[in-house]
Amino acid sequence: MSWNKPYGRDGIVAALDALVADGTLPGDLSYERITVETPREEGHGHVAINAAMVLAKPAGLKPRDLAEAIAEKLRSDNAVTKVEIAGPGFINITLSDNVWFNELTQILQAGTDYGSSDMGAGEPVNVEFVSANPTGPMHVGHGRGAAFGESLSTLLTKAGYSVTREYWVNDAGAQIDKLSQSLHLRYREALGEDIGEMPEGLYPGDYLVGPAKELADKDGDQWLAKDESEWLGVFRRYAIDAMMDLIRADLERLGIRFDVFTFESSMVDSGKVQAALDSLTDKGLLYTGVLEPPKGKKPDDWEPRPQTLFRSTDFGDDVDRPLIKSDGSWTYFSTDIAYHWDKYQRGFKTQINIWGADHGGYVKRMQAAVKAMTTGESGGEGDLDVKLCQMINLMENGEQFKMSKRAGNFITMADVVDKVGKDVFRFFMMTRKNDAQLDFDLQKVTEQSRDNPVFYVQYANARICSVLRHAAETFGEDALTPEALSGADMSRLEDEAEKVLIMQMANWPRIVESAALAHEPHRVAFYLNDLAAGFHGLWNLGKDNTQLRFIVEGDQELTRARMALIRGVSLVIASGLDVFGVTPVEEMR
RNA sequence: GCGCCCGUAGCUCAGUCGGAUAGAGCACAGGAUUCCUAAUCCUGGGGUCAGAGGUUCAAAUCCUCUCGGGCGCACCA
Repeated sequence: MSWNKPYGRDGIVAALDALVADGTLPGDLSYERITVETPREEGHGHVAINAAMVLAKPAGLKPRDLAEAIAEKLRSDNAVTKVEIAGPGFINITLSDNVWFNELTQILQAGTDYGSSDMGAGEPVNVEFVSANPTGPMHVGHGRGAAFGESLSTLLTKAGYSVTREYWVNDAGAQIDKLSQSLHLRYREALGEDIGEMPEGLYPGDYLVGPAKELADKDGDQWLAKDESEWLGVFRRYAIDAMMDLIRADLERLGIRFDVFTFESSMVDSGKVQAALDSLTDKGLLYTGVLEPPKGKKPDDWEPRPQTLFRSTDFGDDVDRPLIKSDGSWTYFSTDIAYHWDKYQRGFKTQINIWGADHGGYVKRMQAAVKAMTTGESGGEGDLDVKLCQMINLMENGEQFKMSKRAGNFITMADVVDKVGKDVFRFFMMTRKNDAQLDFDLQKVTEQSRDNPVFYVQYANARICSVLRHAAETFGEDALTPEALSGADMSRLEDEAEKVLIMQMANWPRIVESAALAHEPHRVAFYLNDLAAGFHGLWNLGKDNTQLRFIVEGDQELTRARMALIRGVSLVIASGLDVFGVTPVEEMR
């Protein structure tokens, strides 16, 4: 059993239950605010518990007295070597070395599954991300959302949730008409016409040239003389297919595949938008009203206008939101309500959306809509978390990279990924919190130095592989597999630095759970950086003290134990990198 | 004017569910290489956690206000 069970929350709860049983504590206490954590300070043992401070008041006891009572229960465990009461009532537990040795054995037995958790209990979670409009190739900002969404999805899977990766395709708006018109111009061009400059408002990128040629080859000039009303539908379908192919290829570059693509048009065509609005009507949440003009920034063409409004203010929004445009068609918000309602009906009570930060103003109304649609439903109230990804500053050698479509130096995500590599891109996107801006320097991210976390972590793994290759000359490769090494005598790992490294590894399952709960995959990147630092530090200890080198001449048992140690580090690194879809390298080039 | 995000060392950033003396990297000063990759490591200085109140055993973290920065603000997606 992993140390995280008996010496995590479960263990302390058992001790508290025992105190309830013998009458020391009342039975109606809430354990909710109790935390069990790894103390920062070395002198505070391996596990710190705040239970005595949290429970003292409701139990009518002094914190330190209660702490002593709890400590007494914990002392009966023979794997616990020391229990101390410290500060205002912390209980600090020190565990025996065997706990850590045993943990290393378990890491080797579990392999890259170490850290996986059943916390999510198979609960379905829908992660909707990228959802870039199908009007061109992905740009760098989309890439951040893609990397974030995919890593979060993998992380949640590791934590035991049943994740569906979903892409919402906006194929129904005015922008798609612009795209279709652009494609028609390219089509005329492909048939020999000089179209000159692409008119303002249309899409000038050359990515429509190829699809236009294909269309010209396939259909000939039959759409040339026809009226727009006749060809628009055909070109729209064709353009969307071509752009989605483009986007799928971009996603493939990042190693990302979606489980579901949902098309906005399908929401409309299937009547689900109307059904969603009907449902809101039934709940009495729609009315006709006139909105106040926005203060401070009044649009030039603003006029008081009666509109169909949704009472989103009843659910935490700032103003009620219009659902029907002046021309009678649905607003984007309407189709989005239908879409989120549809996701809920497909069984996703928990939904996560990854958006660009420029859509931040949209969060409240969407959450309000989910709340309105799902309260009182048999499946329980839906929960929508929206993670906003901040902008990326693309840089080159410390200078801001100026992009303009006109100057022709517009850089797509594909350009960047082709330049720096998928793994670097995927990992680097996780080295900042999603809501912090990210400087992405095309030079620095491929630099081989301490301040490049991608390199630093990979280098640690490469060093481990190097040592294992050397050891294989003595032991043979078969003796160095995780399975074989799990039988090593770990108690030979007597140095404090070695034990600290095991403890770092032993924290991995908790990182997975806490990062998954918080929907913050970046924590994995910082953890890996710390773990790599722990390893590099131990490596260099061997420079000062020959006895601390991993391969010790004349002591095969010790060497074996150390191979187990670094193999464990390598496995945890691999498990962590897996969250980012990054492959560990065995050699630096 | 309103809403959301942010403000932590000179710079770039972490900081777990509110926990004990707030941590890394860069930069700066010094040191380690007959040895498995020095592409690394070790030591040191450096802080009013933007500011002011509040909540409590305990606040960088939660609440209120002020200041400063970014994003958004009827029918666009």
